[in-house]
Amino acid sequence: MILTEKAIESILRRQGYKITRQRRAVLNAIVLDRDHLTPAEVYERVRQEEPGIGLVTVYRTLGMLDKVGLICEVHSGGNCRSYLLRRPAEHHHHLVCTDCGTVADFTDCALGELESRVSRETGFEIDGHLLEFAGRCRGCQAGAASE
Amino acid sequence: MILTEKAIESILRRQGYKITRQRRAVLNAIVLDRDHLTPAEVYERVRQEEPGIGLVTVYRTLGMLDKVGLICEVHSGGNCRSYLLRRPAEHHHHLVCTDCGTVADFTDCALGELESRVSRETGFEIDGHLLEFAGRCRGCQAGAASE
DNA sequence: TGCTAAATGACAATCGTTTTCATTTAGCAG
DNA sequence: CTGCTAAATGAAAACGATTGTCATTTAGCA
Repeated sequence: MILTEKAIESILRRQGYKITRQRRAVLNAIVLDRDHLTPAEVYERVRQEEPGIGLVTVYRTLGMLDKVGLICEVHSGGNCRSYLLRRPAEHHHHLVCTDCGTVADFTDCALGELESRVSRETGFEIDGHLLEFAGRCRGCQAGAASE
Repeated sequence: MILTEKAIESILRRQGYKITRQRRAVLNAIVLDRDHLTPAEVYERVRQEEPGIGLVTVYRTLGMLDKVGLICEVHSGGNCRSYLLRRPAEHHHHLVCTDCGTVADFTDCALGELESRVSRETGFEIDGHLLEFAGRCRGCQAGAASE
């Protein structure tokens, strides 16, 4: 289920957040983009629609959207973080291309059994997990083959 | 299989790296510690043994050890990265306590089947994965219960 | 014991992110 | 529609983590 901007705005309103031009622009950038975007990339795109916006506002908005659960962070290794519209309502996972950074999603991770086993073995009370596959997308495989 | 410092040093030597007092100290800190350590934490500990060492050297040494594959990064979310001695020879995964930051390991992740399925569905050529469970360790569960 | 390439340390630069604070504005009441 | 108020914004600076530069030191070999 993909949320429309309208739906997202009503969610925010219900949580007591105000809808500003800047927030609309950030949302718009993330909704339109299929990839994950770093805060700097979001800033770049948003500036075309909303030239006066500050990078600070982008950070604040991303943080807010993450807190509300409408977008989520992707850890692409190293130190940079990116954000992605949270498409499936529940949790999902990522497949990051190590060449071009493309991110694909998948939902069904079938980790329940593993989770309970690990929990039993370690005594941890597990309440979440982060699973990311790394590899090369179709496009980059083709590109590498033709070199 | 836990590597001794001797074994590690010979691995480095074989790869053409020189063994310096500073590198020994960094290695020592990581081998002695069961937890994951941020670069700053490594620096703190190493300074006791090797007061003159620069933070820069710590970064460089950690980067080098990571490249060689003797230690590995843990992404504890947010923006900080930590390093951990790579204990099992092959890959392994982490269980990070969201309260105190304790990290436990587990090796058997049984992701092979999932990996091939996801690869088939997305066309990605998968060559690695990052799996981290988040939760609360036994100690922190007890601490929270007694409050 | 000397030589040389590699490693180090001090410093500055850089990058990403957060804080501060005065100004603006969304959303509501009247 | 107009005014009010708390929330949101933007600019600048602070901040922390990481990386680059370069002169000096040192491990490991001849």
